[in-house]
Amino acid sequence: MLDLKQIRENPTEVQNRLQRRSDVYDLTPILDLDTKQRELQTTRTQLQARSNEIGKLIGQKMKSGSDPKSEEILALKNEGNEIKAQLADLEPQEKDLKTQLEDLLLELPNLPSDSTPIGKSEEENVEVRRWGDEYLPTNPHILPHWEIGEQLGILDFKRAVKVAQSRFVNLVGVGAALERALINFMLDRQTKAGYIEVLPPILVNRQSLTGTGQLPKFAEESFQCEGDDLWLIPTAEVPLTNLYRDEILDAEHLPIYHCAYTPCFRREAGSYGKDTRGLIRLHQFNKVEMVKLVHPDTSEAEHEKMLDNATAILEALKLPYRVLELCTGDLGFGAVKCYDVEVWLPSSGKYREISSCSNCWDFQARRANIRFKETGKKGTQYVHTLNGSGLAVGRTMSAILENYQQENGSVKVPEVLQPYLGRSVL
RNA sequence: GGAGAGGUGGCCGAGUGGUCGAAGGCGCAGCACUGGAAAUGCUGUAAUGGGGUAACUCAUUCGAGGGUUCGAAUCCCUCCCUCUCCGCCA
Repeated sequence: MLDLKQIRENPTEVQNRLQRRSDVYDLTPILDLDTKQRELQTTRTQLQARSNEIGKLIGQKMKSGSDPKSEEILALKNEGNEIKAQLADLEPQEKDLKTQLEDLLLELPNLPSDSTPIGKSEEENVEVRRWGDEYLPTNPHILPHWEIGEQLGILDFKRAVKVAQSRFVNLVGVGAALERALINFMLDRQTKAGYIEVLPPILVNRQSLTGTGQLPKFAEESFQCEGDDLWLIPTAEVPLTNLYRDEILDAEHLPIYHCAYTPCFRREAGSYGKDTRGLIRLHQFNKVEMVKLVHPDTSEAEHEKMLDNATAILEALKLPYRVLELCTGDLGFGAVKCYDVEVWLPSSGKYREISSCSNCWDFQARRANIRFKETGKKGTQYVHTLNGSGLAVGRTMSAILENYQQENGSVKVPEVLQPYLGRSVL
């Protein structure tokens, strides 16, 4: 959520910065509601002040033994009743304005950072660096991962459709073990990098999804449980960031680093034609996620470090990748700045997203009310929140199945994974 | 699912209709004491929103939402959550 004060004080600047996202935003309804709300608030608080005063006066008189039926007291009570009637009219009006204002604010995305390249779509993302050309596979006949996976008997898409629906998969035998090995490998690496592991709930409530920004705008992207206000998480960013919702943290406890392995669930509404085969776009997938809550002064540096924590996994696995900085048109709803890491997928001759590392600044912290207090400083400040995949496990598996594919149709196991899997070839 | 207890400031905890934003303690900050520190003593210490250059000031907030009342942390209703016991269950 954006700072209402900032919108009020610098509306044109906010407007211009939002506009970089190649979408149209109109702040006038917000400004109008804000003005009306504050006018009402002034009137209301004046009435309330008088009402409080009357209450105190009556209290004093009763204590000093006045007759409760005396004219003086009856007159005060009368005035109190009149004020109550007026307030009964004003209060709902103001509440309504506040709700409307809040609803509009919750729909506004974050402001892109000044350094974020301006662009309309993913086409204009900027490549920051590339790594691992020497590990590009030399095998000229690489099958797509879903084909080799089915050949090896470790991926079963057909029966997953029967059991659930399309865009689900069964990992079978060594396939399941490989997924497990990858999860453990990633968690081991990230905990060594300083992230405290959490195994969080994967069903969360509405407030949590609102806190991180999936609700209210992207409700159609999540699976909701009928009969309960619980939703399947689209990413562990949601439970991890919301761990500290409505808390005032001690500045000394920052930064807080967490990582988690969770399954993630996405409805993928509106992506019907895309990536219909393979592990790339499933309704359920596994991911190891990193989340940081940091002091605003350090968030830029923490963001770079988080990106390194993500790419370190690919380097250890010797999978070629590139890093992109997302342009304003492709930037996520809550992000100020975002790096995507893309891994090489030989079967499609393309790099594909395997991690996304975002710095949200105080956008989520304001929604989720996550603040910190610095000793010696008055009041509280919002933390900055960051999140990144470390990494998407299924996509890592698909990258291994392709990049490590041998001419004889076998697949080598990356060296660092061999101790986890107990074998060197699939 | 059934029965009971409870949810108060950064934390613990008192408070059953009136000057309560809330005793006391912990923590934190400042001052005194000290060569320096510890201990001790004194003082201060909530958040959010509005108005004001500021000092300051007004309002809201005692799990959430309603109600009673001139006035609610306190009384009534609904809901949520936590704990204990029972039932069910991996």
